Amino acid sequence: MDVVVELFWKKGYNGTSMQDLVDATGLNRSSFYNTFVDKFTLFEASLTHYQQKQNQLIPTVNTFKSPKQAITSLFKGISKDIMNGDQKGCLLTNCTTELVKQEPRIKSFLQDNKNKIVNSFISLIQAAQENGEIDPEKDSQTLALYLFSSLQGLRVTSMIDTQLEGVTEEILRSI
Amino acid sequence: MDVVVELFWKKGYNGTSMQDLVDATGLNRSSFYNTFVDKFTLFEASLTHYQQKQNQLIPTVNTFKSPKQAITSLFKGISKDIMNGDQKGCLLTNCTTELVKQEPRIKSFLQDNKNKIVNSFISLIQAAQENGEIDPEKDSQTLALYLFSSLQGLRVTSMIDTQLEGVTEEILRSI
DNA sequence: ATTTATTTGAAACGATCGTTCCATTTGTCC
DNA sequence: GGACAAATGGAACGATCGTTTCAAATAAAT
Repeated sequence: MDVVVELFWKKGYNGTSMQDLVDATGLNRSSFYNTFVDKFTLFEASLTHYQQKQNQLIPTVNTFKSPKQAITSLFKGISKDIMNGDQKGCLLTNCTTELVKQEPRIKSFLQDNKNKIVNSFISLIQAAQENGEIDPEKDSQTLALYLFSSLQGLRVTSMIDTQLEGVTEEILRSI
Repeated sequence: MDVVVELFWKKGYNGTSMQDLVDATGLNRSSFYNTFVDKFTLFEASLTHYQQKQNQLIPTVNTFKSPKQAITSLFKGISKDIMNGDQKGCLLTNCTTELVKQEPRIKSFLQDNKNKIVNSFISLIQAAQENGEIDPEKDSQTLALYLFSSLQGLRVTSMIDTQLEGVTEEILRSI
């Protein structure tokens, strides 16, 4: 399954052929369809698989003593990954731009994913506001969506520029 | 040419078939290849066409009396377009995620485009720093790349969420 | 008006797309 | 060991992919 995700990640949905998938997995075509139904179903499964792995990285309120530091660590980690040569972007970001306009099911999935992440951020921000790490005057909802949008921006920009530490710091200056 | 751009914009490179292009333009296949060489060449031409139109929207130092307001206006304009239902994202952003890893020529084009935009921002920021609109202590280069990255983020996020006025204001708070 | 270029229509190219079929092999239970 | 279900290999499906070909139609030049 990981190798399938890798493939969609690198080549996109339309750019990945059934032959690619068969070759990469080593499975036979018959077994493949027996297991994964069809290409689109497999792709949705890949998105879910990726989402679960990715969302483990997003800190919850209890992970760190400092909720603000939790957010900071997340962004610094991504920034470091980018600097170290991770230029694949984000599978979900990539397929946002590729399929959102064509596939309502994908759009729903991505909106749901966005809400999940934004809600995580909101919890962290509110916790940070309660213990004085973040200005309580700020609207946590807006700030959370801002962080989400900034994350998308980082992910896309990282594919053509790996020097984003300064940008990351600038983003974190908002909280 | 505009209808071709529209098509690539909506469906991506791999998602757009030659049949789509022939149908949309009304041209015959022969005339098509006579005019545009092949699909990839046409796509590169589309990117250039789009880039030229888009970069006209980016204000230069002389456009506004206030360089800071020039940047503000650009972002507010995009924010308003998004609110009014523009959910196609940016053709260049979309093809960044689709083709950058596969096509070196596209990667070069996009890096060049990034540099152009960042340089425009640098000029505006430096002008704004000289007349006291923006804190002269800030690194104009970093700030410019931050604005570029934020633009990408807005463009991607707009495809699944149209309520981005608050986010835009948050971005502009950095300058 | 006749010759020369250029542009068009439509069919067809080989390759590949995602998917299905079926004969064969493998594994499982009585 | 024999009956039955499951998984596998590989050919083949129709459809579509990007591209080419070529004769007919049109335009330009002499």
